[in-house]
Amino acid sequence: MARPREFDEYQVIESLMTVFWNKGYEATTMQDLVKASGLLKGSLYGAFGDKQALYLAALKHYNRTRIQVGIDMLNGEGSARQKIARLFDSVIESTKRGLFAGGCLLCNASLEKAVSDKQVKAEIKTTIRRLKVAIMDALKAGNVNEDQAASLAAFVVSAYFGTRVLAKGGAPAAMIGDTRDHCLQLLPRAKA
Amino acid sequence: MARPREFDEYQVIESLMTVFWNKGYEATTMQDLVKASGLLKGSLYGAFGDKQALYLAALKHYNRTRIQVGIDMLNGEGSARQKIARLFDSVIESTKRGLFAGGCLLCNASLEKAVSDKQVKAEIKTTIRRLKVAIMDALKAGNVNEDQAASLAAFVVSAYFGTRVLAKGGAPAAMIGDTRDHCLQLLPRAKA
DNA sequence: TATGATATTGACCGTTTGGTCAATAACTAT
DNA sequence: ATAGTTATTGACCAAACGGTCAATATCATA
Repeated sequence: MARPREFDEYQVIESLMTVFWNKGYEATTMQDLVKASGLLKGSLYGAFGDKQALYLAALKHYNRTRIQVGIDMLNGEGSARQKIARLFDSVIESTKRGLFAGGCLLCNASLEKAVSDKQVKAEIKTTIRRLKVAIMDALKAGNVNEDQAASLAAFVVSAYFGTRVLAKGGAPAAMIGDTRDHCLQLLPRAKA
Repeated sequence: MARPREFDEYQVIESLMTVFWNKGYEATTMQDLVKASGLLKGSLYGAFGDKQALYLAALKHYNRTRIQVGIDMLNGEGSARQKIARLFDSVIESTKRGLFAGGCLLCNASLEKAVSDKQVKAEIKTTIRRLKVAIMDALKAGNVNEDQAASLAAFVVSAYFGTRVLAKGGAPAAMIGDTRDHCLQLLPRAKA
């Protein structure tokens, strides 16, 4: 009944996300998004909405893919210690490989857009909670009780986000390793 | 031999800093800075340089005042435990009081400008190091040896920065308290 | 009081910004 | 084949952007 879209939505939103991830919301221009996506301005507006909507879509995509990788890791095999260790190791990895300077779009959004955009803020809060719950569940699978798991998870998320800031701030990579090691000290050594 | 400045430099740079702190680098316009400082564009350019230079000056001012408050705290009286606890409490405080949504200009700069501006990156790295050293010294004043103090300090800085991200991302305030409590668990209970 | 030097002022500039829209194209269902 | 619907296109726009500059004002010194 109508003309079909000529672009692959996943591929387009992936390219939009990459630009916002690299440059942030404000520094990104519609020109940047046009060039990266291969679509023209009119199509972007028609398909997604204005710049804010594009950003929100990009952030949601980031959470559903990149953050999800971490959550899947936490839901996967191994003890909570091992899985959380891997979480920090992935930061060290991406920093060494220079991937977006070790940046995290979720953290970037927290500092740049959480205040000015309510929908972005809601998405951030939801995702932080999802991440925290995944860590909680991993801990509870061991011998950690509900309350302990909750407060430990909050602590781990803080330390984790902190390493993303340090990484992008150019702090020595050893600081991330140190952070990981001390975090693990607080986690039960037993199975789980 | 020349016409003297009519403005108080400290006061002007304080107002510039406030704008960048609130809105970030990119979202801040020269208009914003003109309005906040009371100076005209020409004067700002004459006295400080372009927008990047204004931002760098604002960041340095932030570090020499706001961050310095934390460092003074760490160099002051009390055990390392007490002083580090106060550091986290100050985050909780400013979050409750809605002060810039609990934001930290140093963290903001790390995520927004560290990659694109070498001078900003250098200032950030120096300041992170100063903060880390202050924590190290506080620990070493106790019975903590050099190596332990170094890695513990890295860990504390990570957790601290993490709480700044969580605070601005709208996470529940309890997560900051949880983070503080678990951090303190790793610090020696003895004097220092 | 004249001179040299810097500060202040506000008009001004080219460029870029996010966003719009009428024309056209491509499809489906009748 | 035609009508109805949506996608694509690129020209277009007012506003805002960062930055400049010649004119003027204000000081210290000689």
